[in-house]
Amino acid sequence: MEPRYDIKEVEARIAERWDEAGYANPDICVAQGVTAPDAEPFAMVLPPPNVTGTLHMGHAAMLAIEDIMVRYARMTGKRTLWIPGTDHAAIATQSRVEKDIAKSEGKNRYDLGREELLRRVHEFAQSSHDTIVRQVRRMGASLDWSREAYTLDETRALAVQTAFTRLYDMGLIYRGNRVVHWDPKGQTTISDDEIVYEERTATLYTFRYDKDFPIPIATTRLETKFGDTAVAVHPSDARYAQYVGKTLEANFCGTLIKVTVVADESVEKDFGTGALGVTPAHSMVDWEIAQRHALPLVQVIDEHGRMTVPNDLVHGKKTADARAIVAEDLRSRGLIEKEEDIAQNVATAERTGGIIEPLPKLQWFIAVNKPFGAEGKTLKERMRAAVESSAITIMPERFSRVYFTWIDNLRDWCISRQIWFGHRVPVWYNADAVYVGTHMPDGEGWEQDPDTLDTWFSSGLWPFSTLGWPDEHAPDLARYFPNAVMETGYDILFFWVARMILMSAALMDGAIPFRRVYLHGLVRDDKGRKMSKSLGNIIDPLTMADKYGADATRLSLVIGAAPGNDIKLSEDRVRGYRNFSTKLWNIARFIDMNRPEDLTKGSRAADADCPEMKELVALAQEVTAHLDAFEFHLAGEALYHYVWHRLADEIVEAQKTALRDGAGPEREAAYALLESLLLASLKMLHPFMPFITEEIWGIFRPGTLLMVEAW
RNA sequence: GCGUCCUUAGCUCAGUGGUAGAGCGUCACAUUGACAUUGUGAAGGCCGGAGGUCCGAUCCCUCCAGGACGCACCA
Repeated sequence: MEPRYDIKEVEARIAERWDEAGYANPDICVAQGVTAPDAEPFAMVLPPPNVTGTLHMGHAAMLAIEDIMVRYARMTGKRTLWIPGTDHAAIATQSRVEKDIAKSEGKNRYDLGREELLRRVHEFAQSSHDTIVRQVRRMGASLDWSREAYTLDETRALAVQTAFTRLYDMGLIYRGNRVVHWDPKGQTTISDDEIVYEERTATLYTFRYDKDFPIPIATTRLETKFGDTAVAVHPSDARYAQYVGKTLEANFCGTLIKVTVVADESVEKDFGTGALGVTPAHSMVDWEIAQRHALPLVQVIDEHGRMTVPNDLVHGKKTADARAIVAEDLRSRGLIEKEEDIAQNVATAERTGGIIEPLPKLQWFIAVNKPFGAEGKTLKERMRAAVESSAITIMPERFSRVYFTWIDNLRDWCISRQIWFGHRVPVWYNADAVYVGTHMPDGEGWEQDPDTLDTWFSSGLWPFSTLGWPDEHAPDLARYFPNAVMETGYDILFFWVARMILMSAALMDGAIPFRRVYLHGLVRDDKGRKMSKSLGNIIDPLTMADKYGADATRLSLVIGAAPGNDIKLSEDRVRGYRNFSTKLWNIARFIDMNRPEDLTKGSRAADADCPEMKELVALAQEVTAHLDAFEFHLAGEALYHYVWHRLADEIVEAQKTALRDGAGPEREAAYALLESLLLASLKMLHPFMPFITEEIWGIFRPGTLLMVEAW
């Protein structure tokens, strides 16, 4: 054996051997007799990385944890399938490319046009995809690349169109004119979950519409008050009881408005004046109040955040400017009673940072409160039941509560987007006719809906679209659905995990998409901060892999990281596990170089009754129990401790004399013991550090592959 | 407002109903050894605070303090 472990050379060579053997593909395992044809299946999909950039430590952690599960499953004889793929990540990718183009060419998407922009985005996505795939392979992930999928490829496009059509036919997808979250910067709608709240200081104005209006109201958005159609008060509020039910007219800065006073439980008596000016067109909450009281809707702001109200003071002005103008006008006429600074959470778009403007728009939605199917249950009820009944178990268990809270607050999901990159809404219009289907209908004059679908719509289908759905006879679908495990970061529990459960409930006959959800934490820097370019604290997994090995990088992300807890990572930590690789290499080298010349490899077994072998069996039981319980950090730590501090420090030391100076049989016994302990350790370490264990295994057992040895 | 998590060695974190562990760091000694080092040993912790349950609590319960996060509200 080489005196030094050449990380890069070995990891590259071993990866090639795995590729050639093809054991990541379960069909090959069965064909080669490695896996029994009727073995219990273990299927998992890789959460598809976005084609927006490169692999980061979060991906590396995900790959490490999942590869441990997969390699362990494969070694325990299961028919193991782990499907790779990438996500087109609609808004994220398009806005990324748009930003680049704006910077380098000073053009926006309308300057380029739909076709040219899409060409550029696809080009970017392709190169990004290639990089990411290369990086995923570098980490040693034993994925079945023959089944690779992309959320925007042909098979998945058919799945998306079929899903949309079926949901529409079931009455679960509808087109409706509702107030939606509009991102003026990205010029698109976004869903509730794509909003990030930022705390800012705002001025709360207490004012009257005009001097004769009897009720003062409080607002931070004076400019929207042109669109007020009601004033809401709490039903038990005696101050305003006399006005409830009346419709009052007011002259607001020169515009005549009609407001009905309504009583609504949602109003807080103690906030402001206890009276809320209701602007149905420009506030989600107000729109809901308006629905309850059948109030009219008056839009006064457009998609670009400009005032459309026919009022000379503000018409055509941006909302912020209009606010100042209205404030000044009211102030000059003595209509403002109070101005105070308050802390306010402003809704912004996650991807573009634009401040959300609620607007009434005609959009496509998924109805979560509508009963459907034979049982007459709603999607919300089914999503809740899937976890409540323990058909799906979430680990760590505490995230179940987070999930339920989200379900309880869930509203209809707006799935249409006004961006160009993504799956086109499979709906065609022809005069008054509307056609929903997977292909354009025959006949002249049909125009497809220009909108695209929320990226999570296609991601939601992932557990079955990767298995060949909508082809109901796809062999993979029958064998591997539902998946055994869904492993992902807790930060996309709502975005993704919940949407997969939703899609499965609706489209797969109420089935669950996977039996278990395992959520890992976020990788942060050693001070607990998020890794980001601007902070300059990014630790790149590829750099770490080249410097210390993919094995060491993987260990650093697994050991000492409890499920669901964030991982604080430092280069020192990776270096520490590189030292462990070196240690393991040297244990093997020492044993190898002391093999008795006349002893053929593996020709003599260790005495199974000796204390060292019994200890090893106990360790194997402990490690197996931890792996079965998804306690990878504990299994890894136990192995680390055993190999370094028992095997190397004590057992090898104790056998040194016998190995070097002992008589023939004594030497053989010493060697046999050490080799047995080493090989067993390699086996158990393999899911954690596949490269070095495979390499050493090949030296002691040439011609065989550790990755398919029996556990 | 509702909820969750965290608080354990100098630092970063595991862990357990029976007076605590890892990595990195510190100190002493040894070693050029299978080990771009490693080994042996040491220092260092009233396991955030206060109550409670228990024979026994760092672990379970309640409260408090500090930190992080999620959700809702945000007129």
